[in-house]
Amino acid sequence: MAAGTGHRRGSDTKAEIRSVAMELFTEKGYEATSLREIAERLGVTKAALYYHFTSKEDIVVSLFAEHLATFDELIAWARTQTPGPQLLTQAIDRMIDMASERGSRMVRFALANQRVIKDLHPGHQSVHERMNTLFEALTGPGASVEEALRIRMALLSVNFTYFAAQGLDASDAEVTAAARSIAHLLNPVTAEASAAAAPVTPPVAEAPAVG
Amino acid sequence: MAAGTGHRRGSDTKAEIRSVAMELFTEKGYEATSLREIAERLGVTKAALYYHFTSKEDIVVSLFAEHLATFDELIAWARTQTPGPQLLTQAIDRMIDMASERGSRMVRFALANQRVIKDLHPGHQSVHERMNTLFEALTGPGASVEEALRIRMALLSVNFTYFAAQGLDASDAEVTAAARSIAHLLNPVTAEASAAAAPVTPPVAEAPAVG
Amino acid sequence: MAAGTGHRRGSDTKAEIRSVAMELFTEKGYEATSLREIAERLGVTKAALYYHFTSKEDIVVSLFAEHLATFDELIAWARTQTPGPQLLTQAIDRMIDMASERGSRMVRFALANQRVIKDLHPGHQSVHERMNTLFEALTGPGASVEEALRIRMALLSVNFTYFAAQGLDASDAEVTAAARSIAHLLNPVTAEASAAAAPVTPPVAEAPAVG
Amino acid sequence: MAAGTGHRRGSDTKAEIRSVAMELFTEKGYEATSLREIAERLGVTKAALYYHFTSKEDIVVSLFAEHLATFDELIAWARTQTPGPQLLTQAIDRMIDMASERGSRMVRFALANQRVIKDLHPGHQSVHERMNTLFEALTGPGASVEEALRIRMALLSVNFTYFAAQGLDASDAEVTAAARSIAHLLNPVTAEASAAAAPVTPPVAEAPAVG
DNA sequence: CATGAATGAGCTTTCATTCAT
DNA sequence: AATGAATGAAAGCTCATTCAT
Repeated sequence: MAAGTGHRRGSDTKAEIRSVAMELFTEKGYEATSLREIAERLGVTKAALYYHFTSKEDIVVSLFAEHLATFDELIAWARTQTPGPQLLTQAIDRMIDMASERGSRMVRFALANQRVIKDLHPGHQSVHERMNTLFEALTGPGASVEEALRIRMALLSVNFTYFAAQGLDASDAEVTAAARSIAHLLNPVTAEASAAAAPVTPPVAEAPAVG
Repeated sequence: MAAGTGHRRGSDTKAEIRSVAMELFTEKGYEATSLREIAERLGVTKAALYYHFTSKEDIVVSLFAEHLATFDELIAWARTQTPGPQLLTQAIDRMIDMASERGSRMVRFALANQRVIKDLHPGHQSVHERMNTLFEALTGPGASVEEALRIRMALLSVNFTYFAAQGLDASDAEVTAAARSIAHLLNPVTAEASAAAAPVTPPVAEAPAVG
Repeated sequence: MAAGTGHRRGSDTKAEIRSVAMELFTEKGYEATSLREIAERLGVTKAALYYHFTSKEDIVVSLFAEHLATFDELIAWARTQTPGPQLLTQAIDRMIDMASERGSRMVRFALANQRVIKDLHPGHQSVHERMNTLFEALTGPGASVEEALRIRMALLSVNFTYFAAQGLDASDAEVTAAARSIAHLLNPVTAEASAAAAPVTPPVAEAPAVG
Repeated sequence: MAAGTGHRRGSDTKAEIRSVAMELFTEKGYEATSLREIAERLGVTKAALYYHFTSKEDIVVSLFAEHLATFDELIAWARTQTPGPQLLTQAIDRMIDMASERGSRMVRFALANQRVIKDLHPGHQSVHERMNTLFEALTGPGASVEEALRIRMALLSVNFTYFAAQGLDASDAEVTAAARSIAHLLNPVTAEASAAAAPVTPPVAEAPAVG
């Protein structure tokens, strides 16, 4: 029969929730993070979270949505292009750009929460289905298993490189740069050309002809 | 009342628990798998699990232990070797061999449970610490960030390639083979040599002499 | 900015709340109906409900009040009458009339929410106390348990008949008519007289003389 | 990391849970009774309830099941009989017998929890469907609405009479007896015969001829 | 070698209610 | 006349863990 005090904080609680959730989900994982923890860190009650989000899952969906939008654009763009060697190279670069623009936050988040993300179906399509759509748009029909895997690895290289960089003293920029050069090493198209020349530095410059 | 074990399950309940846990931890993750589930699948009570393991964590430790042993051997071996280009190449091959021998089970398990594994400290050293030990043994002191990352990516390529292969119709052998060729592509040492030659097919055969 | 109410809903939000609450309380019961639901159906916030009512209970009190008023009139009237056979017969008819005038809405509502209603004490007297007051006014002091129960059943027959009619394809008018005839069958006074005559069809018409 | 004491109470906790739940569900209703309350009354934790029942609903199902079994027998029996005037009379008596055997507990319970009971579908059929099955077995195809309702009311008379008896100082036996006589008054078959005779006293004895 | 019975802590979620604006 | 933002309490439920038998 008694109840709370209502309204208090002036600014943007919803944004703060997202921010704290992002941090905790990345640090400890979605499943291991409780709503109590998020609320406590914010000096708010659990019920307040439910004013802004309909469920715990809703928070994670909301966090992932912005990333997904950019990703969906990439897919849409890829579909409009005519398949060919250049497309793949461009797609890889776009993928890395996506990550470097938003900084490493989202990559780390996605890495730490694959499982939940795998279960989400925002916009009637799972992330895996989208991924496969992209792969298919880039991979010709007659690709070998190895070729297909190299393309996949190239596209996912940012994620993996960030994972591998754990414990290494390197800036986000350095990691992203390494991811880019790795991606192009894996790219079956550029690999042959650039291989003989500059294996370590990113093949940003013109590809020198091979003897 | 007659002679015999007096219990219905033949012998190796402990092994069965490990087997079921392996399956479920890989499928749904450690945190999302409850002891109830494991027990139910085995037709045993939860309490029975506590006869064989002291805690839930104990199960995961036990599962990871065998993998860790092989890995520790790899580290020990690497430390005895004199650093140099060949060491790295051999280490990569050993790493892939480890995975292909045990089959993909352990790789998938480790992939699905990085977080718990990260928190384990079996033998007074975390997996990450061991990983870094290995990296340091293989990477010379003056290595650039990019070089370091390529080495790490090369060593972890089996894991990542299995991840990337999700949704692709490929056998374990095919994935492992692709991982091997990817690893060697990333290897700063072999990359220069093999690049001009056989970028796609695995360099299993003898290394062609370099001009 | 122009003249007018300045708000979108014409006027009688309070009435709309009552109407929606009536519907939901009847359909799902008081306890199982949340204020959120009521508010949502109305396109209003929960807080708005508190502008018009002081509590959830206040809503149910308000809904039941109109029914109670009519009922209190019946009690008051009964008390002014001299006890006797005719009084009971008239009281039963008034009881049924009450229901048929307001339609079945209130009967169904009361049926679905006995428990809350039992806990209400509007006007310093619970519904049960009022009921007993009425029963006492109608039942002579020397009545047997069975006689008392038949009178009670007769007075409550509308409610019970509506309950029993669930799943039967019958109009409100038909149910009310059946309730009336059942009530009079149970009435110890009229029973003897009408019994020999028209047991099934309602004794709406004049009672044909017996023998 | 700390945990409970395990095993303590020697006897039949499950039965005690059922007993306490029966009491509370009847007194305050299913929805208004919390598992915490049940547990507290028993000096047990909520989790203990979940050892014995899979859910709150499971408790109510379990409580209602015994009643339902008897009821299903009645339906099964009714279906084997050839329809006719006697069948109805016998069915009514069986219905009342059911209640008087088990005492009033179940009747009061059912009365207080219609809503939950309505939502249960034990054995792939709701209580309402069963009720209708019985009604159809007893009511001829050409029955009028009023006739149908009188039969229904007759069969449900125990329930309703117990409800009506609230606040009246009467023993279970007296209430049951009254319910029986009321049921037979409503029975279209016996009504005609007994009407002329003994409307108030139960028609168990022979009907004395009227002057 | 294993079960039966239980615990305590915690989880996600919902509810009625409040109050400054 | 009504909303936006929040609260405190409680609900149903699950989990890892314990221990006498």
